Amino acid sequence: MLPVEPVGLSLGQPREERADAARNRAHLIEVAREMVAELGADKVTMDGLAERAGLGKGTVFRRFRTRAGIFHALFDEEERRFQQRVLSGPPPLGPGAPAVERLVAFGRARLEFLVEHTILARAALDPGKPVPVGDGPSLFHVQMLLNEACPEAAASGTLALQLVAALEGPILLYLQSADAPSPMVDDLSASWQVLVERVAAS
Amino acid sequence: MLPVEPVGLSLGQPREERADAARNRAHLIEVAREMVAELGADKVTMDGLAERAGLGKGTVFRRFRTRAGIFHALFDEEERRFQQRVLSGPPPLGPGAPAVERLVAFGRARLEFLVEHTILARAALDPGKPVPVGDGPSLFHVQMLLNEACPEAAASGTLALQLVAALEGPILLYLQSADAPSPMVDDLSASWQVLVERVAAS
DNA sequence: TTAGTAACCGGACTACACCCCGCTTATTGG
DNA sequence: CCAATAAGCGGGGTGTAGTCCGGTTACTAA
Repeated sequence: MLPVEPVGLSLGQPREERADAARNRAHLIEVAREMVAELGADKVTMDGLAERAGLGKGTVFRRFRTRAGIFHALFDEEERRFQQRVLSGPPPLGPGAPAVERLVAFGRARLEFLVEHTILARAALDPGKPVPVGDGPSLFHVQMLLNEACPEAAASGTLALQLVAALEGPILLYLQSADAPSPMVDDLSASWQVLVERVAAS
Repeated sequence: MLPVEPVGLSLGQPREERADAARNRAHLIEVAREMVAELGADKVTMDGLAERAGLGKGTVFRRFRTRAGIFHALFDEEERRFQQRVLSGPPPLGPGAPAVERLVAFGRARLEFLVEHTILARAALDPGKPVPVGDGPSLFHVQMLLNEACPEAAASGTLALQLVAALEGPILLYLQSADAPSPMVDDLSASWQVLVERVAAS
């Protein structure tokens, strides 16, 4: 006999995460963060994490799918915090300033954010997969502001993608984590401003 | 007793590659190319390559350092061919056209090139390493043309880096290999043109 | 309260990247 | 042609990502 679809509280599609599973997820993320801080990201292994968390290896894989998934989860937490500043912080990063100014501010903030979390961001890169960062909030946000600043050029969506790549690419794949000192970020920030302002110039 | 430095023909620093080593390299690259074409890049393993080439595993690692190194070597051959077109092909891709036109042409050509070789390019990505592609020829070339088109903005070098990222990033990490149909390349090409022409506009 | 079920947990198992070190061979100077 | 030497070679060894499946446990409905 087919299981009767519960009529009461079917939120979303899946069943909703079980209580112990949620507890384990939180615990794993906490332990993972400790291990990254303590040993460095490249010394964090699935086995090690499982053991230190007092759980089985299978559990770790169920939660994060892949090794990169761990760092993706950690990075996501930071990303969410960043999002918050963008969506409801003070202008010009938050709403309330002209689009171009917001884009410039977003660029600088994003660069500083990425430099601060380079280790996590790069460790979250899953070779062979589409994109760990930038797919969600960043791209959406840039696209929105671009629509406002120069609707014609932004129409296809590729321009926004390229601008996000211009912003994140240098940190994510063209530079060593080590050689991203402040002056480099300042330079990147400055040329981002040039880029945005000239693109938006009618 | 210290070995006497041979005075005769010390070219470069190292001894010069031994004949058998060179032969093996060529053979390995050939076999690797076959295997990629036949099985797909993700099915190519170090052991498998060694066995099929009739060589020891250690040899393969000596030649390519890492798994990504194999694909890097394969990609490099294509890259060199591309380089040739840029350096000595007909304008506007080759020399003989104004800088901005060359940049636009370079963008389209580079995009088509990357789409054609996405599999190799992405497989050559070595997680944790600075940059597999774009470090050499592309960056240098864009920097050069940018110096010509707008010296002030190009001075710091970061703008060129960001433009290269804008060009290669979407293919290399923001898009699935599959979802890069012709229209997407056309769109990317078009927004690249917008990007370059507006940045270069005084 | 209780039976049923789906999700969860654990740890043994596989496959593969990469290391290591003793053996082999190309090269060169006599 | 021969000895000496440094580079190249091979394949067994290790650690880790990811899979599988039998046993367990939290939820649901009656």
